[in-house]
Amino acid sequence: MGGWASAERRRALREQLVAWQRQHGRNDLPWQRPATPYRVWISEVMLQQTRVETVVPYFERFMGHYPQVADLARAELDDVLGLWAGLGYYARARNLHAAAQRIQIEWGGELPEELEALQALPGIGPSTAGAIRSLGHGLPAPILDGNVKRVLARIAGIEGWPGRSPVARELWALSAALVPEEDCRRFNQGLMDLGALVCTPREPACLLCPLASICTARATGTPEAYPTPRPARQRPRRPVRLLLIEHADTLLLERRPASGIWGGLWSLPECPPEQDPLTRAQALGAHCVPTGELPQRHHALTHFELVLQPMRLQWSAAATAVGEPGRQQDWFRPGQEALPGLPAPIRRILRDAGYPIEEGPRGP
DNA sequence: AATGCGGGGTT
DNA sequence: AACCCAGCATT
Repeated sequence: MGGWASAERRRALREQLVAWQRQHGRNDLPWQRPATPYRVWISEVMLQQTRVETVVPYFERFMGHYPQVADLARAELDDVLGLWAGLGYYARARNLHAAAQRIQIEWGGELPEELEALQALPGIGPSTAGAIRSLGHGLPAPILDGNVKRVLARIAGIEGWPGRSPVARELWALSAALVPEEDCRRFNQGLMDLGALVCTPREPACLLCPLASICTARATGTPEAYPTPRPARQRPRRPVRLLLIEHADTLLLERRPASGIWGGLWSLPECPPEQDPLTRAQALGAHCVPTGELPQRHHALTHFELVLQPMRLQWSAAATAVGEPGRQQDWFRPGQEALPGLPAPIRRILRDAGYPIEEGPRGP
């Protein structure tokens, strides 16, 4: 950390950042009024790898349903997943639900203050634990999300991709060394706000930065070179055939396995590459005839790209083999009843097929 | 220590 | 098309 071990420099940085946050930071986000540990927790989990603007409407709707830990703890998992549908990373919703039940039982409905206790809960890692303790409880704790990684890497000139352990350790050490005993809530909020508003990935606004005079990356003339980007990765394409089976005004949906992509959500039945779609439909309980084409949809994930190939089929007669063991499937009426929580790309395919599916979070 | 996991916005 | 985002769990 070099010169950052100096107490003088740390103190100057804290004071300038806290003053900047008070004047220019974000102080009106939904989870900041009021900033209770519960609300901070829910927002932090929603914000994992997800942008603020995307989260805001989901957070408001979620709080309307589950204003307290106890409400979430006694909710049905399916309802929680339904409110999460469209946000992605659905394991987050399952972890949230399980953690709420543990908080209710083990902590009397109050989130613990200690980092170790917070991290013992499912879905809470080092950064979310630090955020709950500092932003929620107002106690000192370091955080290290994407914004903070960028800000600290630039200030201290830390080289290397933060996904590598030695680099991450150095960033955590710096974040911890900077944490003030007092005003930690505003200080951490300032780190995040600076990354979001000034110290942006490209074209950082160094002229507006309260830390420009002490910033290592700024002195190099190319601050945007920090942090080192992740190594280029190849992203293979994976074709996935989906069956849109219709019968009168009903549509066949299937629940996904709890683990894996779209875990626990409902979706269109998938047809394995080696299987004939009509044979697959028959195994699901429906003799079918093809009834038309639907456009392909590309769905990019971190490490591969799905090429979704929906096939539209019409139920013609009941098959002898009805259903499959270990799988849950059912007919739904898209126009007349609320559909279960569906992944965003599946909702898009249903829109392509002419069903009245809206974008974004659905109404309460 | 490295990899899998959604979805959207920006450039 | 590539990159990034208020990361965590699993191996």
